[in-house]
Amino acid sequence: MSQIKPKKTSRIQMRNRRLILNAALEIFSRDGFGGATLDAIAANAGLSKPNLLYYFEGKTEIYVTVLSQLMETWLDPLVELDSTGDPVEELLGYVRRKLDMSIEMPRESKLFAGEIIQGAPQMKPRLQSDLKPLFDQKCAVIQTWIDEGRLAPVDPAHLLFSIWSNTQHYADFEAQIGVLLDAKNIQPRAMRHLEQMYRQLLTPPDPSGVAAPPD
Amino acid sequence: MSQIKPKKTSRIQMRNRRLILNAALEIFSRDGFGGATLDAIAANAGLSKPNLLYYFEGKTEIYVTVLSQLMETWLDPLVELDSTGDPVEELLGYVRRKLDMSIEMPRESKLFAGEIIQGAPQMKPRLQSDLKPLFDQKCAVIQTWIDEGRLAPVDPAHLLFSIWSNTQHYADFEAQIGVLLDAKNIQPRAMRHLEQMYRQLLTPPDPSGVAAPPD
DNA sequence: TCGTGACTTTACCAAATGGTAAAAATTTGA
DNA sequence: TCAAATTTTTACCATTTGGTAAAGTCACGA
Repeated sequence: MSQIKPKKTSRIQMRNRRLILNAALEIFSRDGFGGATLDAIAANAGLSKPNLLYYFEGKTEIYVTVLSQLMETWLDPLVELDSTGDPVEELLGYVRRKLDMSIEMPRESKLFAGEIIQGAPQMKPRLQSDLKPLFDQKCAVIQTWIDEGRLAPVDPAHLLFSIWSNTQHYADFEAQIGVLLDAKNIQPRAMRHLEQMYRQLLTPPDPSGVAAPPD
Repeated sequence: MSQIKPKKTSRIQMRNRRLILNAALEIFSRDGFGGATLDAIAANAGLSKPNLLYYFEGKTEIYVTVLSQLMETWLDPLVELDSTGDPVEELLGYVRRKLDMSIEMPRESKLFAGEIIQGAPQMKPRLQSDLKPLFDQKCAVIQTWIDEGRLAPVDPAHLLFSIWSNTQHYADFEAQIGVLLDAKNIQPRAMRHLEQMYRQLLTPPDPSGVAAPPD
């Protein structure tokens, strides 16, 4: 009965893996998968190339590992969408979390966008297994809210697409935005715009009896 | 007085340049700049690699040429935004043109997105010289409409960002959308959703005297 | 403190890739 | 029709790149 080696990961291993994955995020998001080189990643991590390959099987494994870890974080704001909360506020909260995350983690957003743009050659299985069920579930929640009259009738799927694109745009296209706007206070204005847009879109038509709050 | 040779471009030259640029669009948008190879472009164009390099100085020149030609087409829908038309309908028309273009030209959208994501290393000058003035001008038009009370008060810049991201998303993230939605009639539903969203956002609050149309 | 296993470096390599030189083939204009 | 110009092919090359073998160095538990 040969036991599977537990082989606890050493401190060095932990540190170097993290160094490598962080460097890989930097390089892959900046240069794309094809444009990135192991030498660049190694240099950025402060390790030698053969040392990288002591920890990972190859370029593709590094790339997939970064993307896989990222996926969890990336889906988190949507996971938090609470079916028991107030529909409009829940969705606006989701927009806010998504925008915050995009602006605080532009590299992650760019890496993910790059992978999808090129047809998701590595992540398609995970989109199926991780994103799809979550997406369907949350679409159902939104549809329920609509059916209950607590949310304006919108297409749930396209609403989510719209939230994704609007928020991630501030990370993915920051080079373009930088050319077009000089202001540094982009985030609050972006958030104000998104809140205005989605509040109007999502607030259900006053069903009847409820009086408008006095001015 | 040595005259500069006019040297009209031959028919062969026209044909092969077009073949190359079309192949380059295909390959660059699929694999990114770094991932694309001259061999792949040559094969896709049906030419030999040295033959490519007879028509273009190198990989970068091909890439820049494709992007530059694309830029014109890409800005066209915005150019058509007519300051003398009805504000809401003009902007909805812009959304429609942008969505049509994204869905009909996904390769162009992806190529452009990829370049911007990676910091616009080649196109930053053209963003400054071509996009920026147009952007500023159209923002001013939108602001004028708002000042005249013919458009709801929105942030013009972020409105345009929003239109760009929403429409281009259907091209750039089509791999993801393909996983999440099976329906083939994506475009009409997308357009319906965008029309609903932007019509509500942009329609100005009834200033007062104007009666609602009779039911 | 010492041996063993974990980690790192040095020295490579084969394939891929961007690019070139020059000969060969083809087109064109007089 | 034929020479000049244009276009295409063949045969290369230097560099880069992902990856490996194997010799060293280091850390840690007994």
